[in-house]
Amino acid sequence: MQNYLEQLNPAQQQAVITTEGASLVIAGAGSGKTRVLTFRIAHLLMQGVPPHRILALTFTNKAAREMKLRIATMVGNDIAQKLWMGTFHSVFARILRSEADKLGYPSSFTIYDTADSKSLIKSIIKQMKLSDKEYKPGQVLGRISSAKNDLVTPAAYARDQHRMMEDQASRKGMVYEIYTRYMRQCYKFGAMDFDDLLLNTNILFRDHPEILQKYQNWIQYILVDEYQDTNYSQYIIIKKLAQKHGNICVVGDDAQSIYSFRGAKIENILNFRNDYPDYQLFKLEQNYRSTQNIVNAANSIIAKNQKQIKKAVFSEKDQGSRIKIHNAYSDIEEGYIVINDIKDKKLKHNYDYQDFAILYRTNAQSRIFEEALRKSNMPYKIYGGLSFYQRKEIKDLLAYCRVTVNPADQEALKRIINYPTRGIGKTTLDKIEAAAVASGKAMWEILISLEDTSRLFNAGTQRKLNSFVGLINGFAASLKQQSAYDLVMEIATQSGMMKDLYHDRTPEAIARQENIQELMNGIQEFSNNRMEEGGETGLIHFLEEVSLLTDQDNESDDDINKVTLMTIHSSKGLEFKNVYIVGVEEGLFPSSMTLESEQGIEEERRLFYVAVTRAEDYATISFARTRYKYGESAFCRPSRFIGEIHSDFVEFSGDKIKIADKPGKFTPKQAERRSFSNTSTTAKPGYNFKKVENRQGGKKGASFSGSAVGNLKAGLLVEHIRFGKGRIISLDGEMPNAKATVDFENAGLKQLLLKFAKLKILG
DNA sequence: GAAACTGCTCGGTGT
DNA sequence: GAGCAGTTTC
Repeated sequence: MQNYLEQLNPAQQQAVITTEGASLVIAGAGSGKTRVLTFRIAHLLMQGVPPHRILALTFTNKAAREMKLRIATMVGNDIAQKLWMGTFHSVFARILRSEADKLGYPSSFTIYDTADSKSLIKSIIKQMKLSDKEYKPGQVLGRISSAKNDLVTPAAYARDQHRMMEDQASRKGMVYEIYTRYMRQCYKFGAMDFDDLLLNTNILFRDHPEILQKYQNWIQYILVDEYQDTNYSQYIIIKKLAQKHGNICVVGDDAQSIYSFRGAKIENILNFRNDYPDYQLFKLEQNYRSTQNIVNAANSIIAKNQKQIKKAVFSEKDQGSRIKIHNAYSDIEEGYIVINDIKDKKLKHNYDYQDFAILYRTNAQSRIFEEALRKSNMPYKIYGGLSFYQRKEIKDLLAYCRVTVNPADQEALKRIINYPTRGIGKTTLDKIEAAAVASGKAMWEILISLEDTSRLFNAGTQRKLNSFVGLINGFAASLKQQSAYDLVMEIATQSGMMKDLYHDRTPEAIARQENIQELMNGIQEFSNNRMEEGGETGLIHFLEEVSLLTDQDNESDDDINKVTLMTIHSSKGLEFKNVYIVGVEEGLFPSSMTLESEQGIEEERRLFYVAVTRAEDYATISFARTRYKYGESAFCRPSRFIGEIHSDFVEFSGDKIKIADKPGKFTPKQAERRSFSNTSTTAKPGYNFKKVENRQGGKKGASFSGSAVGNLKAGLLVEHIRFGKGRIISLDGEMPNAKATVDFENAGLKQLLLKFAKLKILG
């Protein structure tokens, strides 16, 4: 390991060996960021820094695990295991467990996932007799989450004029009250949500300076990955922890900041210099991943953004070929175009399935590709969507585990108190909940004190409740004695879940049984791993790990050599030889929700940049001209981002746009109406413009295609149209809101457009 | 108490 | 189209 520095370029070397003080490493896409981080940690270790005095924070468990593995190969497993390395959430969850008493929490506190949080908020909204039409749990949770990420407590929220006004403007003036109750309830239930893990760490450090000092002294070196994606809460934690020793190294790329929706502040990286005036800056600009063409194309995209740290990313790999743009008639056709292209490339260049990734803006887009892949018998894996741990049977069994560890966990309790059915119906539950609300206790406390409080229930119900309490208490008694595996097995059988699942043999039931089996295997694996690391193997620890896991952490062996389908967000940090960026249409990508602010569009553009830079050899972009949305087909226009790539680096696919001689037409009124009704039609699968025409009472047999003409006919608008190179035509008057840009070289088409849409030539 | 049905709404990314 | 909530039916 003597010559490890020789494996680095000069910029990387400097970033590795400059260990003291504050360092900002701006790492362009594919510039060997992980390499620098791992080497830097290894370098520290080889200089004699004890591993337990290094804290390295990442955004995904996978990143942490892989880094640890690579460090282990350099310095040995024993040392690598002792590093403090993990996600923000997992590292601080661990600290919170050991300091829980300072905050009045049990150290066995439950971590609520989004579904738990929403469900709790929903019941609070109900309690407050607010309309769940106006107060949508997801939206309320979003407001609360944003407050927490900005370290705004409920009391501060009520004083925060800006937030209060925003709430009132959206007619949600009671959010602060819901927030207050939500916090109180979580506390009562011994539960923290994801944001609480960071917020409570901040509260801990703020209210207990001696504890902050303890960790400050302890942690000599801090490294933070993906710094551009830290939120305010994380930023403050890092800042405080680094105060004592001042050895902080943050690594990131402002061009890849794509998580503002969960509170990330790109300013954290842009303003690093203000916090640490003596900082040293390292720029990693050589891209080792992609062809020159891809890097140049990506640079031309990101150049459009105002907010950024200047850098010149370059590649010394092959020139490579241009980014190909496919123009699909429909979303379904887009699926086939992509899958056929995969087949071609695989044959022609001898790629494996795992060399291909299909990246999309929204999870909902996966279905079409999934179907096309299945029909072609190609192996694939999908990330995101409904994860393993969100399946009903898994959530049920885990809910039993949660109640066993922490009976105050009310969301879990409500889930299983009558599953499998044991005659504790809605009426009974409502009574218990009312009693709990009235007395300010958790439902579990009502349950265990039933006998000596009141005669709320008849003897039969009382007996059922007692037997449920007995069941849980029985599990809890085994908590200390049994391994996680044995205990969960006992829970699954004693609770009656196994019986319920195994009594029928329908394919769905069998799938559920297999899922339970997989969970059991997971517990076994967890125990084995923890044993090797010398860590804790109890049920509490398994639950903690599970609640912070993501899809990507759950990769199994049979997932190798498959085509990957995922959102662009989850592709960050990954690379593939062939990348397909699909659904690149206005309103979808960039998402229509971001169009109002320049900030929003810049972030979408960074997302597009992330997508393109995932590709090593070939990047391919596609868009569809019609797409199903809410069960109806809607017209779409190619995204502005396609036009933003410098034309030297792209190539449009061969299919020429054709039109028929005799187009039908809409009256201006119809066109207007259609453009305002979001251009949806009721046409069924296999529709084309002709069908749409027919439904609209247009001339029979009038058919045409080509996005600009089609869009014009449909009332969907085209602001300007480029003929060949440079000449641009803009619409005059009646279609002022149009935005698409389409390239045409067809003279006949030009004539038609001029006539049909009263176009005006601009340049 | 479970299955079948109806109507309603739905904006997206994820630790 | 899909998922959810509330309702009806067996």
